[in-house]
Amino acid sequence: MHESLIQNIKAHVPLTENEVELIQEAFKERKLKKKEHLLQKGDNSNHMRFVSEGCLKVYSIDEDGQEHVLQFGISGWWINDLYAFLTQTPATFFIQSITESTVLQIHRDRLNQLYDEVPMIDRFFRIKTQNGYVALQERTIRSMSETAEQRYSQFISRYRDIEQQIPQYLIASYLGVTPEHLSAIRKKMSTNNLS
Amino acid sequence: MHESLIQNIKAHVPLTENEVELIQEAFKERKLKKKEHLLQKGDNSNHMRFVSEGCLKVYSIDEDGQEHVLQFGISGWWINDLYAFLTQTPATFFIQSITESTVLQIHRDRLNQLYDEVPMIDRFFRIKTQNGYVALQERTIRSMSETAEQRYSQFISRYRDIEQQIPQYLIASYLGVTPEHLSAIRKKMSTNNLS
DNA sequence: CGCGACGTTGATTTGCCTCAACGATTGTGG
DNA sequence: CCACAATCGTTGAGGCAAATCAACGTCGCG
Repeated sequence: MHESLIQNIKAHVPLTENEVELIQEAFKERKLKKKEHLLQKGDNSNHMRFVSEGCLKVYSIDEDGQEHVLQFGISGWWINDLYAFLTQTPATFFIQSITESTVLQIHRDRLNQLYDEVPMIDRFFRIKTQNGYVALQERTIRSMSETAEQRYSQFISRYRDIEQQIPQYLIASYLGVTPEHLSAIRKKMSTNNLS
Repeated sequence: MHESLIQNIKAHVPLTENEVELIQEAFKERKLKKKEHLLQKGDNSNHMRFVSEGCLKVYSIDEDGQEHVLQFGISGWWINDLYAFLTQTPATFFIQSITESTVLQIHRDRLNQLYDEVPMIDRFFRIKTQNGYVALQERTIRSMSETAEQRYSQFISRYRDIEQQIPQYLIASYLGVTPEHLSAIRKKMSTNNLS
């Protein structure tokens, strides 16, 4: 039970049998149908969430009604509106499943207890957040220094597994371009490659 | 001694007298002249760094030789090439002082000891990194959904203290526009405001 | 079968860049 | 203490990458 979650944690910090037990009890499973919302803007985000199966997106809607994908989450990833979770303020992001999905989640109060019961959990989330932070820094630098075509190439080579599961217009949104423009990029790349 | 550092940590986690002692001994002071490099691309980054006084920038140089400012650091901020530090790989970023500065730094080995001696330090860096991650997420969303003018307005209202200390072309770089374009934005904003 | 979701194409517009030139200010060596 | 060179900000002309808008093709599904 919750095997992938335990593996995910053990990949970074050691756990005793007893701690594994505690962790497994603390996380609850939630199943989502396709296109079901896990969090809406304005909601309180009271859980840390681990994607066990399927694929979800974290996105926001700007003043003009435009959707912007901040992050995808596939199995083995953690997803949340972290700011809303940490500060207990209403969410600014939406979280929605793209395919049928299973999420394991732990309530904030339970997590705060767990930080004291299992100190390695502090360390685990420090490491996870550091890794996430670093990945986001890289994305930031790329968005400043590379063209959309370069970023798309990089995306498909790094996230081949994600690319299969999700529609192209969501990748466009994640990359910060319009679906039309991504289509043009793909056309250009394919004609270049068969030369 | 290292008063601002201790204050910075105590703002997030409790510390005993003894722990304060340990932390103060673990951090070493380093003074920098204006435009002095603290880290160069290719160096190993072996320290976590806290800005005690002054102002620095973290930046990268792309293939075309263009500089991109990833982050500023003023007193009370932590700065690093976190990826290089965590993975012990050569740095991809440069860290350079903009003004005369004082930095407090702790070596990785000493920090790893400290994580075990003072478990609250794990928690402290978890919280700090979570906050940094959240701030970077917000910047990401803004870069996708707002115009350069909106981002500049937001920057000066949030970082008024930084804006004073650093040249305009570095703010332009941070915002992802050319100095010329930022100049045009400022002109437009000033004519609009005196209407 | 028909409809909605998704991808593509092309015409036009726009936000920002590039390049080149020109003040203004600062600081530095003779 | 002045002269000159850097450094920094501004201005304007021309160009390009990507957005917008509108139309159309295709596929899967109720």
